[in-house]
Amino acid sequence: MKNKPPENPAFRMTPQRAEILRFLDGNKSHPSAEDIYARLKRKFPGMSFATVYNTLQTLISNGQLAEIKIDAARKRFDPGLTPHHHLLCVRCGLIADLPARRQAPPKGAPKGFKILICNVEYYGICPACGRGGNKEKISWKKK
Amino acid sequence: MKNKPPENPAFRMTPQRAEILRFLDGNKSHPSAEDIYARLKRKFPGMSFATVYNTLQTLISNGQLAEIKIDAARKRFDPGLTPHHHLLCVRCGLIADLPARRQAPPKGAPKGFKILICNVEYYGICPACGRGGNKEKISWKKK
DNA sequence: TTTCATAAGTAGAATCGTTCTAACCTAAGA
DNA sequence: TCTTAGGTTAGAACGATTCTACTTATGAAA
Repeated sequence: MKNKPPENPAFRMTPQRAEILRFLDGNKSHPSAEDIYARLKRKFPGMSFATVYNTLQTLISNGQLAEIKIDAARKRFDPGLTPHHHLLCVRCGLIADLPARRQAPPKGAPKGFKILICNVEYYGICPACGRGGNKEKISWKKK
Repeated sequence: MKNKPPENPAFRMTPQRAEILRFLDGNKSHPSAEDIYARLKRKFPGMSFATVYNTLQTLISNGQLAEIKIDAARKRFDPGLTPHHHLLCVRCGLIADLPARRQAPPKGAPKGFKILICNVEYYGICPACGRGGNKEKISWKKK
């Protein structure tokens, strides 16, 4: 994601928003709203959670950010707008990006269904967990 | 899904569980916990929501049911255990099944990552919405 | 059949991520 | 400077899910 303001003229680049954009720029960790809030709080101790959600919502409507639904417990956000797939370790929760391969149009789709996006997720066991390195079953913070 | 008790000897087939299984058997509507609860309530007015969640959790651990994460607002459950993909209308929320096509192993996965499941979701506009038939932007009940 | 251990069910509280609301703040244009 | 509208904030509200304490049902053993 390029770290510059959206074309939308109503979008004001405030310090909080600039910092959110800076944090997301090139970030491959698929942060949750809380991750972003925790990070921003360091720089803006008085910051509100609502600002994070508002900004994320704005960025999504502007097409600058995607929400990924891999984690049922919380929303995660992905600034990587070049098409890519996700690889998820069911033991430790690691989420990695994969280069997208060309996806053939699906067979069996109803006539007239217009496909916009294709999402591919692979679930499996990462090398560390496979070796028994990660004792934790699920390391995603539940708190 | 076959409507019979799992092999797990600790699984007791109670009337509530039998009814949940019957409701899920062959159900392609990807019901949420609330959908299931609402339906079961007709037959068991005294039923608790916790029973629904407990049973669903048990069925998932037994590998009899899959949780699908297409809808960020609530969990949905899919008894169709034969591999298949999902097609989702971003306007009306319709979720349809697609026959799974053979998915080639992903390129770029870390060495030693053991793939277990591959999930493919197509997002788009269904024929009805494309024709402007569905005026509702999102018909998923938001309450 | 009675006893007993334990799985399952219930009501309702608790949790927690997310959204909403109302008040205030601030930048920018008139 | 005044006005306006978008942005921020604190905190309440919301809603899906989980947890807890308790009761009930089941099935095996005595």
